[in-house]
Amino acid sequence: MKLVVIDGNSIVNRAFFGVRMLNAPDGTPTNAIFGFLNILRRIQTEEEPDALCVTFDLPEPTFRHLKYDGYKATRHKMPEELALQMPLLKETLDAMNIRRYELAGWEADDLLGTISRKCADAGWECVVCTGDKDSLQLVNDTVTVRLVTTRMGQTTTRAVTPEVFREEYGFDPIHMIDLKALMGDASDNIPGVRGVGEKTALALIQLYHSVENLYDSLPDICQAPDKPAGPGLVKKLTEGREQAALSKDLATIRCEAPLAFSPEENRVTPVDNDALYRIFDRLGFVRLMEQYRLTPPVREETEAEIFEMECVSVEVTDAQTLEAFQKAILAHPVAVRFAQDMSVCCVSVDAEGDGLGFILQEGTPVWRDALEALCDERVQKEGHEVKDTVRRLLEMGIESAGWVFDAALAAYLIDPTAGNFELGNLCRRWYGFTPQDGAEEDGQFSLLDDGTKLVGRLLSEAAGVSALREALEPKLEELGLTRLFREAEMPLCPVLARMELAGFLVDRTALANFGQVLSAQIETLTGEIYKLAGTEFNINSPKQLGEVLFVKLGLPAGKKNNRGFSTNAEVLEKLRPLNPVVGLVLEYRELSKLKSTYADGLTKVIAPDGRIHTNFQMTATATGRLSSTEPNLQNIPIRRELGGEIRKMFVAPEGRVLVDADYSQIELRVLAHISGDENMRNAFLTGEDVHRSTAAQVLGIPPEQVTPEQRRHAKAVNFGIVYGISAFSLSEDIGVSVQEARAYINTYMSTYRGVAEYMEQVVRRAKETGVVTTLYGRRRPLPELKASSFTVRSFGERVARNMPIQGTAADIMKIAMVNVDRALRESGLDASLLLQVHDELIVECAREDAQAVKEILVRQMEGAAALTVPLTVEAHAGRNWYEAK
DNA sequence: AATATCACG
DNA sequence: ACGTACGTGATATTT
Repeated sequence: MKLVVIDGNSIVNRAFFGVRMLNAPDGTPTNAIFGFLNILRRIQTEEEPDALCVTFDLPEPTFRHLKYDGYKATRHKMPEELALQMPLLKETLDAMNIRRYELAGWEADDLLGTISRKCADAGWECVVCTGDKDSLQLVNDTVTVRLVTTRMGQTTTRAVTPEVFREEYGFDPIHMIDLKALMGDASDNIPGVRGVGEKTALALIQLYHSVENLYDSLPDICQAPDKPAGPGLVKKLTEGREQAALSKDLATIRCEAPLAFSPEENRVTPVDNDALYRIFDRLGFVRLMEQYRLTPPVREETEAEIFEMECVSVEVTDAQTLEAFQKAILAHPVAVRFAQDMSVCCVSVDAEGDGLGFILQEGTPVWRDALEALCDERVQKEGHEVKDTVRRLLEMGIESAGWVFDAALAAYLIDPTAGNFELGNLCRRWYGFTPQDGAEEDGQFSLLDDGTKLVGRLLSEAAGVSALREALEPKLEELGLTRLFREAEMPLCPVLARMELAGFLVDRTALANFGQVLSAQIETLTGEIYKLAGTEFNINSPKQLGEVLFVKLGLPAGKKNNRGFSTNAEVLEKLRPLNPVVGLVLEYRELSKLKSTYADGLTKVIAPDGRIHTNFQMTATATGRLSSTEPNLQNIPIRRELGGEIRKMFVAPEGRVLVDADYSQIELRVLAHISGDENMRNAFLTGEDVHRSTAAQVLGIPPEQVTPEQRRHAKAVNFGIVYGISAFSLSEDIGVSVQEARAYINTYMSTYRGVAEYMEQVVRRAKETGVVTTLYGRRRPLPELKASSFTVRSFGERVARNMPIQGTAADIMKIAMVNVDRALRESGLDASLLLQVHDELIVECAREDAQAVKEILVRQMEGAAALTVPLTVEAHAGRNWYEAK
């Protein structure tokens, strides 16, 4: 029989420092609990114990901190974010039916010792799981210690048996206490013998095993043939004799704590499904729920609702049912769910109390009519990921309007950092039930055919969507997000759906040719690099490249990363003058990036219509920006000459042109507005070049005297301000000393007092409220500001300075897009939006309409927000994206 | 699955 | 003394 006892404090500490910052939906830190559970699972699979328990230290009584009570006095106080997690962890263990042991006046170590002793007495094997080497003294024939280490997020465990210990230390485990008696331990305030360190102590214990034996042999040490140290040692040992005895006593784990314990009562039993589910739900541990195969606690009310829903659902198959359907959906809001392939649609009508469901099936005579009726603007529709539904309807040739609620968007506005907005998760989080997915559950589903299963799920999901509206709309209102939701996010859905459907035409042949040219050049470069390096290797592998550059060629390694040498462009650029191969590698990198990501990558996603249809993600960023995937059209090259070639392959069809409109300096203008800084506002009001004006103001010289370098520095500072500047990074960026950078920032902040004050205020307010917000009320929770780690907290402060700026710009762009789309449609011009790249919109239109489209873009974009500085937009037309920009 | 790198605003 | 800019996504390599 085997019992595993876990050193709770030790493991939770490792987990806390080893796992990155994680938060429950309510902001409670959870990383230590998460890490602890992962280690626990690992131990369980590795050891397969018959019994399991955990020990904890009780919070230390205050006298422990008194100066003259040496023991543990120097131990650090537990960080607040960890302390917050302790009661939750204990609750979790209770729900898992794992016993906890804590005893006033006894260290966890002593409890571990006592438990291991009692196991031995009962004839059980015992495994002590800890990250603390102190416990190694407990190792014997029936007790092993499993040492847990977390390095770079990776947890490794190592079982230490007497053999392993002897192999490593050269003496028996019990003499660990003798070792500590000599060398001491600062973290436990064990003094040890003055002047004896780890090396000496190890050598002595290997020779003499115990402190007692060592002192008995002291007279002989000088004569010993291979004495471990010089003559001074005997003196040190003699003087430290009392300290050694005291230290040995302090280092000894007590195995006789008065603890009621028997291994039997800790036998592993199944977890308490409902209790554990509720805790995991609160902590946001969705994947752990699956791993522990937890099921939602049964809620009778919900079951009843779903049952009722299925009972009163009507299949819309003929004229009569269609009429009933039309009447119902015009009278009440409806929640809409489509099957993946759009062949079935379930509609849940929210008719005050009486749930009513309709099922529309492809193939029935009224299918199209029913859909058309549903998509009418007057029917108030609720959905989940509405943009995708609208796009798929458009693909079927059906225009839909009247979408008033999107559960994913609502949840995103409430907490954009939540990360997961899947319907099932939202239902669980906000409503406490999971829509039936019918696909699992002990064989019961086999009674139903696939179609019934699907319809059941869709109906259940629709009920979930409408429940989510009830839960989320009041929350949006409470947080001041209703306008943003109704006037930006919801109306944006059909706009983005049309943009995705439209797609961007690419010149397939030109792209293929470009790929060929790149291939040839890459091949040539590869050969030259091999020749200069004197060896063939994979240039794409940073590991191999580092080996070649820094070992074989002996170039000075600049920075290091986790694995070894950094070979990024910044490092290589500095090495360029030292060896011609470096320049070739840089060129190789540039070309292979262009080829793999753009030439080849884009070719793969050209649709049969010759166009690229990106996906806009509406719930991906923490600031409110959109993102673009499969492919990402928001990072098409432009900054370097060769990269620009790619943009030339994004074209308009024959007879049509692209119009590109971009906001000039929108983020700095937003900053000028939000901070109200007079100096900065004036720069924009007089229409000067901002970076030049910044340089002039900060340096106190006339704008016309600003040199290009001074302007470049000012530009970097302006960017830095928006990002939450630090002197170090600025100095890196513009290549001056940290002192010079700091001086520049100081002058900047005294020139732009309003900006400085705003930056202080925004961080202060964020610390009070725990969130930052944009001009339009979009929010981002910032639990990082409460972190004890300097790095994490500093990150939070930079985010607090940046998010309102980047987020307000994103809000303005979203409003602009809705207005541009409406204006274009109302104009009757043959023009449509194709792409948004954060501060830039691209429209495709008939060549003769270019001027009119430009005017619409400029007018709507500039008019999207009324700031105290002008918003200016530049628009150009061209046959391809490169020309239009 | 994680890391390094690099493309964009 | 700390460790360094904000927001993204794709690719290739390595674990």
